[in-house]
Formats: sequence, C-alpha cells, structure tokens
Amino acid sequence: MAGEDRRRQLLEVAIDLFSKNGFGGTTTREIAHAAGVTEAIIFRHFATKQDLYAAILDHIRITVGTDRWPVEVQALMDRNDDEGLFRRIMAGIVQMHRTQPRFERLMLHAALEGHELAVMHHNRMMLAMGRPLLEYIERRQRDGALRGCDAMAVILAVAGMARAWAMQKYLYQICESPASDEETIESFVRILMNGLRTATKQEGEDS
Amino acid sequence: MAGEDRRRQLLEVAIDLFSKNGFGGTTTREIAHAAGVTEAIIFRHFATKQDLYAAILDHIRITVGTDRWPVEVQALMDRNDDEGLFRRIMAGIVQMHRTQPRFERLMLHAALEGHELAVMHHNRMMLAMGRPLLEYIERRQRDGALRGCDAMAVILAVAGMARAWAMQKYLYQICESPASDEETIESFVRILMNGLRTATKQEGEDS
DNA sequence: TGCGAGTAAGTAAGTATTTACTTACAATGG
DNA sequence: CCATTGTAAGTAAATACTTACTTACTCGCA
Repeated sequence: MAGEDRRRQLLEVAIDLFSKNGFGGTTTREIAHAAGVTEAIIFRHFATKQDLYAAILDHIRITVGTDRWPVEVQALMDRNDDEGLFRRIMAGIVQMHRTQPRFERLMLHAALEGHELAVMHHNRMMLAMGRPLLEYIERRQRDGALRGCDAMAVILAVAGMARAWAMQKYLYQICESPASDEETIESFVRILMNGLRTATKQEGEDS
Repeated sequence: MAGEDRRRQLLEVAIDLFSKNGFGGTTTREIAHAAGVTEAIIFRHFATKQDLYAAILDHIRITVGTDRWPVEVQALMDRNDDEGLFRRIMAGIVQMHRTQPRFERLMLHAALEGHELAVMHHNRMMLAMGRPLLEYIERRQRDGALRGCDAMAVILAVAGMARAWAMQKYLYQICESPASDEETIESFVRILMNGLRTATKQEGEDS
C-alpha cells in the first residue's frame, strides 16, 4: 500500500479506536493490529503516539470543515429568519452527531483528558459560530423581534437542547423516544419561539 | 490510620485522579503516591483496580444520593408549579456540577469508556426523575396548562439547557458570560415559559 | 528490452520502562 | 500476643518505541 493511503488508513483506524476507548485506553499494538500491519509502520508515519493524535485532530478538522453549514447559517441571519436560524443550528448539531459520532466522542475524550487541541477546537467553534450569533441575537433584541434576555443564554439554550437530544440518541445510544430528529427539533423550535405556557394561562398564574 | 478511614481516603484520592485522567489514564502507583502509601495498601482494600472503580461508584451514589432534591421536585409537581419545577430542576443540575464536578467528569468518562455502571446510573436517574416528570408534563398538557408537544422534548430541553451552561462553566472551565448561575437559570426559565418571540411579533412575521 | 541501484513499505524481534498485582516481612498498639 | 497497618522488593505481562533486516517496486541507462 502506498504511503499516503496507509497514513490515511492508520488515521481512520486510530480515530475509531481512540473514539471508542480514549487516548490512554488505546494501545499502538491495537491500532497496528486493526490496520493489519506491525507497530513499526505506525512509528514510521508518526513519531509518537501523541503525534498520531495531533494528526487525527488535523485530519478531522479538514474532512469536517468542508461544510455548507456556516454559509447557510449566515444566510438565515442575513434574512432575519430567527426560527429558521435556530432550526438550522440545531439540525446541524444533531447531524454532526449522527454522521460523525466518532468525532464527538473524540472531542469529549479530548476535553476530559485536557488535551489543549480539544479546547482549541471548542474555542474555534465558539468564535466562528458563537460570536456572530451573539451579535445577531443582540441586534434582533434591539430591533424588538426577540425577547430581551442574556444572549449567551439563548445560544446555550439552542445548543444545549440539540446536544441533549443528540448525545442521548447517538452517544449513549439510549433512545427512549420514538420521535425522529426532525420532530424533536421541531418541538425544540416551538419551545424556543413560543415557550411552554399556553396563551390562556399567559397571565394571572404565577407563584 | 484505621482501615475504614484509609479506605475512604483511597476512594477520595481515586475519585480525584479518575475524574481528571479517566480509568485507563490513572495508574495505581499514582493513586498510592497521592494517598501517601504503597500500592500494596490499595490492593489490601480493593482486590483489583476494577473493584476500586466499582467501589467509587457505590461510594459516590451514597454520598450524593442523600439529597432533598427529589423531594422538593416532587413537592413542586404536587403544587402544579411548572415554572418553579423547571427552575428547581435546572438549579439542581447546575448545583450538581458546581459542588460535585468530579462526579460529572467521572460519569462522562465512564459513559465514554462504556462502563456498564455508568449506563446504570443514567438509567437510574432517568427512571427516578424522568418517568415522574414525563407523566407530570403530559398531565399538565392535558389540563391545558402547558403547550402540547413531545413531553420528552421538554425534559431534554430543560436538562439540556442546564447541562450546557454547567458543562461550559464547570467542566470546560470556559466562562465567557459574566452572568451568575441564578441569572442564567432565570433566563432559561423565561425562554422555556414564554419563548423568545416578542408579543408584538407573535403573529404576522414568518419566513 | 533488460538490469542493477536506490528507495519506500513492510516485518520480526528486540529494548527499557511501566503496569497491575504479589509476597515476605517489620512495626504498632489495644 | 496477635491482628492490623504498613513497607520493600519483587513478578509477569504490557507498553511505547527501536533496530536490523527483507521484500517489492520504480527508474535511469546500456
């Protein structure tokens, strides 16, 4: 097998194992065996196990980064489509968990084990998506289109709902709800936009 | 040091290290050194490393379980205080992360590493709190007090919001918001109950 | 075309260290 | 006095990583 192909295969195999067992829980012997080569091959491509790990995060960032998600989100913000924006963000988060469960597991492992590269990823995500989103929400609040409250709380609410569903379904594999991703997201959007209180009880009832 | 005290100390030390580095990332030598004894002492109290881990989960379940949280939640459900109920649940989740960050880290590690005990904990939590909550929400929806939508989605929304804030602040230690726990929870409650759309724009504006 | 040299891909069998766990034995105190 | 608490010094296996060597393939050149 050609060098570049072997390197990619090793990365894929390592992603699989690291995402299952974590960095400390995966041995180079396992990786080599899963790839059908000897350990020496691994160390020909990557100087150390840490290097392999760093290469994985690079590799994933590249293959995941090429996405139209940020563009669509930006378009919805330009159109002042609050509801569509929240729906698209949540759909993106859930889709990420569905199509790249290994990535999410890897990031959680990395965050827990304190790898600075994972924190870097979180910061990148927060800067790339979070900052514009924050400004959008604050603008919409000034325009009177959205209720005035902590904009960061709104972001956390949107992301938190989607992540809660995605982690339950795709990370822990515990799916007690028969609802589809779309139905659940639709419920979240309705809660976000209209709240849980019914119109008839909108006023008058409070502790 | 007396046997029982030593045992508790070893558990505390092990919780600390496991929550930081995970099961595979923590060595018995480190645990022994942190406790100021030799490894042999560990294996006098716990037959294997796995046994120590199981004992930790038991120990934590005991020290954490003695809480008035479920009682208060039940009282709020009996009083039909939706808003107070959601506030108390979210406060409980955030409080758990603030006062027992090691426990949350440990559970995440365990869940990622596939320890059945972690899944067991999740199930216990979901049965003890989730089931009654699910029934409460469905009842309140039938009574017309809460908007009719997937009750499971409501639970995920409540828990997801709180977890998103708690994880950001207490797990990843990334606190970009100057808001306090109470303020943020208050924002979440308002979003949950009233939604984000302002009254003036309630109808007429869409896509 | 044929062929030998150079290079990249691969392996088998190491090394030193670390790992979970053990054994034999000393101190201590009720 | 003897059970309990502790240690020092192990063991066998596993770990990340290395070394010495073989195979296979490419490419310039006669």
